[in-house]
Amino acid sequence: MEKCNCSNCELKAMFFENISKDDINSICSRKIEKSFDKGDYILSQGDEIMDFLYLKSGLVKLFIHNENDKEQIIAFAKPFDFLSILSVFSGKYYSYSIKAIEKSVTCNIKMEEIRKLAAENGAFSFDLLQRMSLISDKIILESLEIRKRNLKGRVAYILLFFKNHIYQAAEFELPISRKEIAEYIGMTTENVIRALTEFRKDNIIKIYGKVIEITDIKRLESISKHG
Amino acid sequence: MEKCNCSNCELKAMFFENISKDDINSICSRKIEKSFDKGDYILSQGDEIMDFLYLKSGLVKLFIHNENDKEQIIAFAKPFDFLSILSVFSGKYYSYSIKAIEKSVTCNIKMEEIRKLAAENGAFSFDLLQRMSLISDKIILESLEIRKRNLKGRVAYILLFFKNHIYQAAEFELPISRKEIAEYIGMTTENVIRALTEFRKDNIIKIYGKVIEITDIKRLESISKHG
DNA sequence: CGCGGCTTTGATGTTCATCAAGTAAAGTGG
DNA sequence: CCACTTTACTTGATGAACATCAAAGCCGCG
Repeated sequence: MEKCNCSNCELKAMFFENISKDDINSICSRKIEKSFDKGDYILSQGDEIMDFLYLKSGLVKLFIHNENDKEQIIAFAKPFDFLSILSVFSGKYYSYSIKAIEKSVTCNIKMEEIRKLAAENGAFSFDLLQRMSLISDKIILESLEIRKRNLKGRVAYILLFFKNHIYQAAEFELPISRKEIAEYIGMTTENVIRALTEFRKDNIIKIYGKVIEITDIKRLESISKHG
Repeated sequence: MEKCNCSNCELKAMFFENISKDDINSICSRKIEKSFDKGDYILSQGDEIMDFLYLKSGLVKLFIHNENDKEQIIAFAKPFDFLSILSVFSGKYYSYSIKAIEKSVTCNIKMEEIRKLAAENGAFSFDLLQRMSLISDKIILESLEIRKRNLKGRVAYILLFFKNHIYQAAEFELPISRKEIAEYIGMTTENVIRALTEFRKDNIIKIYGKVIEITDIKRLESISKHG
């Protein structure tokens, strides 16, 4: 836990436009950075909402715990995504958990500061509203996208998701386990593996442990679209 | 299409707290009400976002169209729920459609007015943020709830949803078709019917056409929880 | 080294979608 | 208001998709 050097902090450049230099400096001087290792909990379902968090670097998963010890992954977040989403401004406790799936750094700002700034500054508040809505929008539409696909379509979809939105490369090291893919797309681990194996046998992807190379993008896209 | 008499409009009482009398009156004097019959489109996916809408009376469904002519229902909205959700403040076109499933009246406010008010009034803007987030929150968590259940659990869940959140009564006329239930819970119409039939045979519900009477709430709740 | 979790494959059974066909209900035009 | 068309509802039969159970190899970690 350490204060960040904000002189080149991206918050300044891209967080919001409608905020004064003074306010930015005030926030920057009081915000705190925290580092997390792969697998660390960043926050737990039920935790009191104290800070507003965004991800400075790394990759994390947002998920909820179920009765029977199973987890449902809501979304993945990448650098500069907000981690405080859903009803963080109206609720008292987090309704979901966050875990780092790669070494990550979060930027923590006292919720009270955001709240105060928002109350004083309509434009800032409206920016916040827009960004928060966009995030929920993405999560909802994405879950509908996944839901309308069958097993192979879902696995194809998530591979393309990592290719296009996280790594921008046809070859990448899958940051999550097969089990986590399953928890995200709502299928079992075994069947995720079976789908991957089939893609491999059909020469659509190559698998080297965690590393996936998509060799036939067109066909993978077709499977994602039409099952 | 008509101006509403706002003297007793609920907008005044419950819309937001942090808004001045002048502003409320200004909005009220310019807002427009529209009436829709059962089955009418209130707006269509792709429509330009011009107004901010909330539901004054009736019941509607929010849904998206898919390639193959199928619909996925995102949520139902009841009186005083916002109909303009997701990225209505940042996007230019609606990403979903809304249809009245009962005779409904919407209240339409120029988006520009909301935007202006929000920019000027941080507290109002923050209220808006809170309410918008709460809605998305509900949609996301509800979809996770549904997703973790099997067919019978899902049907039980939606029956209890109508009982608890829409009608507050164990007997009610289902406002939606079996097909729409299917589109909401992500199963086929036939299987929704089979689940209902089975509930009827097990003396958990009674069915009189569209009218459902839940006679064994405990058992229905148990099915909703444990499949 | 050994333990626990992740991965993989296979066998089996359940759940669910699809297809088909018929009845009921609701809307439509003469 | 009736014939007509369409849409909703229902049931059954069948097969595909997927979950579950089991077992074994692999890998990382203390």
